[in-house]
Amino acid sequence: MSRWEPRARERLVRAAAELFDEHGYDSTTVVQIAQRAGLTKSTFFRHFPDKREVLFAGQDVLCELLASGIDAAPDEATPLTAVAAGLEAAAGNFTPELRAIGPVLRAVVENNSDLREREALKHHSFADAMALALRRRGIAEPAAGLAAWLGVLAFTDAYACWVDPSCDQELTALLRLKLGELRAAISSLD
Amino acid sequence: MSRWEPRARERLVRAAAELFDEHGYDSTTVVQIAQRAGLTKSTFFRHFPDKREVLFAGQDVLCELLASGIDAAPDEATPLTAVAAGLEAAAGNFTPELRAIGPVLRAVVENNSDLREREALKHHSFADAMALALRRRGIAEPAAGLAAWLGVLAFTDAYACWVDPSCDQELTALLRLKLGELRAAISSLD
DNA sequence: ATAGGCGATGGGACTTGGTCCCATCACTGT
DNA sequence: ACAGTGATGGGACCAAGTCCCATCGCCTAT
Repeated sequence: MSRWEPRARERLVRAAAELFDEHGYDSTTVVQIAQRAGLTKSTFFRHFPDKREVLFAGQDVLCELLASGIDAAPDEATPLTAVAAGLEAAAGNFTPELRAIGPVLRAVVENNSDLREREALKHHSFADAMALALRRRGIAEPAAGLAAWLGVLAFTDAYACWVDPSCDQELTALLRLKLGELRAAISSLD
Repeated sequence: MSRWEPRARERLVRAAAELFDEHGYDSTTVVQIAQRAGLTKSTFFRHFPDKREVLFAGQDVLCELLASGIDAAPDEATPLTAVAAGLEAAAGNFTPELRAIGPVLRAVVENNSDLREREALKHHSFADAMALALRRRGIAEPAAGLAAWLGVLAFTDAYACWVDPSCDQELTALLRLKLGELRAAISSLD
């Protein structure tokens, strides 16, 4: 039995990803996920607060990385420069393995409204974390919130490119590129 | 019996708002909501896709208003001017009655993570609708998406002020004000 | 080595959100 | 009076999520 083998959490994530890919998110049961991981429903909910979260596991770390990256930016950094520092810090969390399963994850999330909803909440969390860090630097609203959402837009754009197999650039380069494009687009708004 | 009385949907919304205010969202059951409205669980789910939606009923109309407002903006309008037109069009959907129960709704939503999640999804919907309408005007990405999120930020800011009893300004005025503040903040970003 | 202490797990009862299907009721036009 | 239509009631059913307790394996102190 695999009951007492280590890395239970990781086994649950892998089992969930496999089953979601095979039968879809809706047609997969938490009990099935736990069974494939050699565990039970009880243990699943001890590791994840709900079924959706198994696909977004570890994204709370991103908030901390974003904030610490902004905190660590030099004092003379402009808001957007600080945001760029936060994004760069967060980029370290994205492994090549994550890049490999990226297309599968995207397909699963895009085909389920519950998962898109959770994704939207995560984006808000990113924005909130960055805005808070920016305010710690003395940047007032609404500039802090605006810069933070610019960061989220750059991040989502860059991530979408990064997981696309036809794009082999590094994530940090993509982040800088997308943030630059957004910065350039600002002047065309009005 | 009230079984065949009209406005079943409205009765369900009122019953839900009352019960959420009295006992909280989590401690209120769909069966209880239906009972207070003189209906049953079956009928509740015939009017709303899920329990959360009873608090966001009619927000899909906002997407259409935002889009049609942007579509109706003059050809020479800049992206932000078009967004302003969309926001102004959407403002017509906010009645004084909605303003009165605003603080209650805010408290209920802020105290429940499921509801904040749904709210985040609604904001994404607003942004998507506005970005799509802006692209119809020939505005390319990422400018369209950026302008759309500026609109969402202005909208949420303005709405928060509007429902605050200590602020008696009109929503359209607040929208113009917040959008102006955001526009001014842009130059301070970098 | 033995006895406990501790954290992780299994397992089952339970509540609730949500789906499905069918019978029933009221209204409408013929 | 009659049939058709749309909204409702009601019950069976499934899966998500909560709660509680027994159990298991490991670790440590004596």
